[in-house]
Amino acid sequence: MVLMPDLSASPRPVVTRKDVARLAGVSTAVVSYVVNGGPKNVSPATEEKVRQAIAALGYRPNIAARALKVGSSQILGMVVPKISSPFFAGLAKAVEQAAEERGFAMLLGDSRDSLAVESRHLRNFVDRQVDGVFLCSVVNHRPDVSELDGRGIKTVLLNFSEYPLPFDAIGPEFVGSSRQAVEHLAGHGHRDIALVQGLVTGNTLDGREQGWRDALEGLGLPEGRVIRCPFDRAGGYEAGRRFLALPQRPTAVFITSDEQAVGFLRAMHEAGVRVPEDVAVFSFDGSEEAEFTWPPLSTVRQPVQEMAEAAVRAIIGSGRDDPARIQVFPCELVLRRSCGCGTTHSG
Amino acid sequence: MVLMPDLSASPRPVVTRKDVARLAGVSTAVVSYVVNGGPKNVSPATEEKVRQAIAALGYRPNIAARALKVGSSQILGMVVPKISSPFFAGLAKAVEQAAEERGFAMLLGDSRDSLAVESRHLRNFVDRQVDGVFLCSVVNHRPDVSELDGRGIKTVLLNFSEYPLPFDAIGPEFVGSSRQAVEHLAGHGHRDIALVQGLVTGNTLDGREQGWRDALEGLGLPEGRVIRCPFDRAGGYEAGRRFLALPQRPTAVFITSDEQAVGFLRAMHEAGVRVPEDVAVFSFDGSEEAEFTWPPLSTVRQPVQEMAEAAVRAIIGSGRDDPARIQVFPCELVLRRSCGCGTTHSG
DNA sequence: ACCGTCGATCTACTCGAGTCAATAGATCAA
DNA sequence: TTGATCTATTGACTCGAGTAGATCGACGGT
Repeated sequence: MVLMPDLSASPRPVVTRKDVARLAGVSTAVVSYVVNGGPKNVSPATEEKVRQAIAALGYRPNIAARALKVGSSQILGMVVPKISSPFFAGLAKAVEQAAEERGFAMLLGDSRDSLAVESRHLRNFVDRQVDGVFLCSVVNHRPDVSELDGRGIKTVLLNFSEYPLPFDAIGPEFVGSSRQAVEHLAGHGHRDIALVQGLVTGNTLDGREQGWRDALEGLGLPEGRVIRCPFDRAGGYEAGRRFLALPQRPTAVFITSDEQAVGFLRAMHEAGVRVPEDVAVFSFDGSEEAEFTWPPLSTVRQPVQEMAEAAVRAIIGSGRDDPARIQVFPCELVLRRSCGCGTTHSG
Repeated sequence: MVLMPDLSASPRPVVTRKDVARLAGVSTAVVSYVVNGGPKNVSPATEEKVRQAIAALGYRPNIAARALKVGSSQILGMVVPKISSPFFAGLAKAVEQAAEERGFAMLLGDSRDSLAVESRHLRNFVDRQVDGVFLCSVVNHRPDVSELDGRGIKTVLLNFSEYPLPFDAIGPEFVGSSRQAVEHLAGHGHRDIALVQGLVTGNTLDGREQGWRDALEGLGLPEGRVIRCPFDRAGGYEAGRRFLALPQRPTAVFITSDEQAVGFLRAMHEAGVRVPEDVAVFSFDGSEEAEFTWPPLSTVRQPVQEMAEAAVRAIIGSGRDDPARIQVFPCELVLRRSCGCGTTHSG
C-alpha cells in the first residue's frame, strides 16, 4: 500500500479564543466582548488582562467562524469586464485600497465581457458570504443580480444601467464632461468632429455619445460622423482605419476611452497622419496610460479615487435598507498635446 | 419611538443542508456524503433523491461553514506590487481565470511596492483561511512570509527571490531570453547596446541584466551602458531623457519591461529621435500594451497563461508536503517594428 | 441586617457542514 | 435458525466565535 501525503493536516488557527480566555483567566465571552467592543461592557482591568493575553499569544479571530455566525466575512467582491484594461485596473486598485483601509479584503472577478462569467462570479461571491459587491457590468446589459437581491447583499453598480435596479449606482458625469471635451475641440477651430464610440448594448444613448451630440448641436455645428467599435485597443485601431477611409476626413475625434484612443493613434501613425496637426484627438477616462502615448492624450479624467471611496462607503457605512442612490461625479479635462494644446512646435 | 432599519436580518443561506435532508427524507450526513462524494458510500437510489432535493431547493453549501470545519475556504489570494501595471494585470487575469475554472475565487491585494502593505495583505489572507497564496513580492526583498510558513499555507512565488524560501517559484527564463533579445538587436547590426534596467534591490544580478551582459560578452561587443530607473512608465521616460544625454549615444536599447519602454518611446518622440532608425528598442514582458505603441514594440513575451496555470496547479493539485520546486518558463521573441524588423518604409 | 439594583462575568446554545461511532438491515455460510 | 459479515444510514459531536440569559458580587438605601 502506497503512503499518500497527509492532506488531513488542515491549517487551523494556532491559537483560538479559548486559549486567550485560559491565559487571561476569564471566560471566552469576555474575550469576544473585548475583541468586538461589545455587546456587553468589560471592566478596564479585565480588558487589559485580555489584551495582554491576545498580544502574548498573537491571537487573531477566525473570520470564517465569524462569517458563519454573523454572516459577515469582511470580504467584498468586485467584478470587472476586463482587468487588463487600464481604466478598470486603476478603478480596482482604488477600490481595493479603500476597502483594505477599512479591514476588508477584495475578491476580484474578471468577467471577460461575458454575462455568463459575470453571473458565475456573483454566485461564487454569494457562496462565500461577501458583505458587498462592486459590479462593473458588461455595459448596459441587464446584470443577473438574482443571486444578490434575495440575499440582501449590498451592491454598488459602477456603471449606470438603463434598467432600474435596487442598488446604489456610482459613475462619472458622462454627458456634461463629454460635451465639454467636444466644445474644447471646437475651441481649437474644429467644425467636423467625429465620434469613436465603444459598443454598447441597450436602447438608451451612451452618455458620452449624448454629450457629443449636445455639444455639436449647442454650437450649431453640422452633424458629426460616428464610428462604432469595441472598447479596447484593437477596436480603436480598427476605428482609426475606418476613420482614415472617410470621405472628407473630419479634423477632430472624440473617443470614448483612452484604450481605444491608443489603438486609434497607432492607426494614425501607421498612415503618417499627424496628431494633432491633421487630426485632433480627445478621449475619455484619464488613465495612466494616456500620459505616455505619443502625442500625450488630452482626456476626460474620471475621479477614480473619489468614486472608489464613495463606493466603499456606500457598502460599509450604510444600513441595509437605505434607499438606493445615484451618485454622479464631475470629471476634469486634462489638456495635453493630442487636442492641439501647447503645439507651438511639433516633433 | 423611531423605527430603525432592521440590521439584524443578516444574510444567511436561505436553504441549508437540513432542508435538503428533510425534503429528501434522509439525514444530514447523507447530504454531505452526496455533495462531497464521500467519505462514505450512498446507495444510487438515495443519491438520486438527494440530488433532486438539492435541485428543487437550489441548495448551495455554505462555504464559510465548510471553511470553519475543514479549513478550506475555496479562496486563493494574490498579491501584486501594482495592478495597474499591464503585466501584472495580465498575470492576475490569467491566474484568476485558472482559479475560477477550478471553483476557486481570488482575493487580490495591491501592495503598492510596499513591503508593509504586502505583509498586511498576507495577514488578511491568512485570517480569511485562504487555501493558497500567489505572491509577486516587491522585487527581491525578503518577503515577510512569517504568516504563511507556520500555517502551512501553500504559496507560489511569481518572481524569483535570491533568498531561499520553502515555496514553489514560477517565472520566466529571464537570462536566456534576454540574451536572445540582445543578440537579435546585434543581428540588426548594432554594436553599442544599452540597458534600461528596472530598480531591483538585493545583491544578485537581475536575470535580464545578466542576459544582456552574457549576450554582449558572447558576441565580443564592448561593454554597454546601464541606466537604472523605476519599473514604470515615468521611470522609462526619465531613462529616455538620460539616454538622450549620453555621449556617443548607443544605437540600441534593451529595456526590462514594456511599461518602461512606453515611457522611453515618449521621450524619443519628444526629442524627435526616430525608433528604430536612430535607436532600436527591445523590451520585456509581452503585455497587450506593447502591440499598440508607435512603433509597435518588439518584446520578449512571457507565457503568462502557462505560468498562471502552473501556479494554480502548484497550489491546488499537490500535497502539503511536496518539495518546493522551481519552474522556469521559456519565453518567445515577438518581433515588431521597434527593433528594426520589417522597416522597409517608415511613417 | 435586608432587599433591590446594577455592572461584570460566565454558561450554554447557535450558526452550517464534515465525519466518526453506533445502529439497522440485508446477505450468506454452516 | 443462528451468527458473522457487510453495507447503508443515522445521531451526535466538532470546528471558532457571537451573544442571550443566568449568576455572582458589590453597593446603597432603609
